[in-house]
Amino acid sequence: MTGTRERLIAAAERLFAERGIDGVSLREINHASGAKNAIAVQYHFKDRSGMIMAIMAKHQPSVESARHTLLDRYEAGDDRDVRLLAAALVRPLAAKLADTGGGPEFLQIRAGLLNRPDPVIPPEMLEDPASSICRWRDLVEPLLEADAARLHQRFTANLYASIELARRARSGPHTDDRLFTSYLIDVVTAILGAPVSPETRRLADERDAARSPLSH
Amino acid sequence: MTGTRERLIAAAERLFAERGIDGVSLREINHASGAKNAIAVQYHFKDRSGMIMAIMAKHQPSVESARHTLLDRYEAGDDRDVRLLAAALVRPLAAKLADTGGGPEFLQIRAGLLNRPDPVIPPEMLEDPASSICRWRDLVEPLLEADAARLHQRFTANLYASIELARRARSGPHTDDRLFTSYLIDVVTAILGAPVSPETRRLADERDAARSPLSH
DNA sequence: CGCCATCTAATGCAAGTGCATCACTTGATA
DNA sequence: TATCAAGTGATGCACTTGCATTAGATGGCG
Repeated sequence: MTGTRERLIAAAERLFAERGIDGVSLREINHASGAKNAIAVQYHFKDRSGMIMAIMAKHQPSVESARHTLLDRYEAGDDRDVRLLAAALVRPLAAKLADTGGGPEFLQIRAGLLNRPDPVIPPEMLEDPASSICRWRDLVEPLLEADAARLHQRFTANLYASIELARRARSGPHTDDRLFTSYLIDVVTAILGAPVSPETRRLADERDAARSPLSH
Repeated sequence: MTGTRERLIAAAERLFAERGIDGVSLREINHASGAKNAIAVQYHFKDRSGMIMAIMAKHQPSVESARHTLLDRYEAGDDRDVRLLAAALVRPLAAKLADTGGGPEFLQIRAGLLNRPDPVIPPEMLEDPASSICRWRDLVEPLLEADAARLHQRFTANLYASIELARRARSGPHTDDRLFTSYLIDVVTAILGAPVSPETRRLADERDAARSPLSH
């Protein structure tokens, strides 16, 4: 029957999370899935990239819908607290920690994808303009200080959260992830609200002055 | 002459930074180094792991000495500002951004090593107890709030800084990295001093209560 | 000069890789 | 029942990988 596809995905999840995306051959995935065939992966997913995209497509929808729900709630309310947005970034991913259907593996694979030099899968899958993360950015931006130098790097909060969650997932299943998640949200909140030091302010002013030479 | 070893390291730096540690074969490194030999890498560095360790050994000393100098200065002074320690973490690495002798490549490779599932090189190379980063930890710890839940994750400031620097290095050489560096120090400072939210505090108390059942 | 350690070069090989091809089974549908 | 698309199985091939082997070059030193 067509349970092979699911078993292939499950095997790929486990192996990719265990040894990294490049550390597993397609043959191994076939073998681990139980199918003694050597080409089932190619038949169902064409190649390694397709395999990865299938894994992402399996897990992304729940993350997306959960985050959109949180952002809906944020927009409906009056409170413009940064921590609410940090939670909207973290919680949908943190929910995967307890997802026995390959959630922790998904987090590890995702982190591996985010900071690799060459994009294995099309970046629009992670940076879809209609995705919740872009909506998140638009909501975060007005809460930040109006300092151009900052916006550039603040959005790495996403990358940071992803890596932390992958580390958590890698350290085995835990009975309770709530404390970890809550503190991760604290840290993300701190990143988003990091105050600009006098030294940074001065350097930013110097740069701005150098860019517009009419004021000297 | 024995310039081959240096050219091999230079080629490996560039290729590893460009395509990742697993994305380059040893043959490619040989070829890119100019040597048409197919085994120069194995002769000089034994295998891929030795190649990577040689790259790290080339760059780590300057980072170590610079950080120790900053920590010496910190201990000699009276000011116990967290930002001084954040600077001691970041600045020695940030100096590599402008190091044309493979500094940016080193940063990218280092970040790639830090969050991969399987440790390619012995972890004691990154976690040497006599290293500056362990000394840094000991100095940071007394400045943090006495909340057990935090210490565990605060030290990911190192990971965060590494990732940010790798991204900066990847985005090409810049004329001036001072503003970037200063703001990165701001963010690391914010991470170290991230306030514990009421929710986190409550969850930590619940956990502590569950661990010591004598108080119910 | 002659010796020898160091280094470079060339060839080859076993194992592993992605991928193609072809044959077989299955189950739904006309 | 006959047909046919979807899926599974098995074998082989061209290629790359790391690594071994062997031979040749280089240069310091007695």
